[in-house]
Amino acid sequence: MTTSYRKRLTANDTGETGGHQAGICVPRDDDALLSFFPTLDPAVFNPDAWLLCEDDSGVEWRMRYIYYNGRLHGRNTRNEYRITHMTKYLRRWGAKVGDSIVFTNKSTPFHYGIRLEREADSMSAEEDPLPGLIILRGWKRVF
DNA sequence: AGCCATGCACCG
DNA sequence: CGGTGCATGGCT
Repeated sequence: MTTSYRKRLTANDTGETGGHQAGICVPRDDDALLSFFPTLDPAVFNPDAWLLCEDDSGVEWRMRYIYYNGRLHGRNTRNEYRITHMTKYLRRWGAKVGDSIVFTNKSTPFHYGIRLEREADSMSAEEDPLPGLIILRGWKRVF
């Protein structure tokens, strides 16, 4: 039983805006999506976990899944999940704005399959057969 | 909520 | 010293 989630890449995600690639944002208001990724303890300040993501060519990339939660600890205003360490992978596959990165969970915890969907391909899957399954702007579950 | 941006540390 | 990522602030 596998599940996949897709995130459409923005200019900031690909580094085109000149940002230092702090990572893509993971919406925190979707329980299914949060349980899809490892649990990060809110009681811990800025907890993180390493994801082992295997791409289509069998190469495994380590990505950092982190919960910036300083707001919960009175340290700052942050309260959001992020996935960082994607720059090498994105460059390897020449990711562009509009392309999507797809995470598919494996049977082993912390292990995921990743795939880059070109804009043209993801477009066809853009019309959703089941309304209500769209997760916010960037993220969406795929079947 | 989500995307854009940056000062600094670290490391090759 | 340039690239990368951390942690955070800012803007919409």
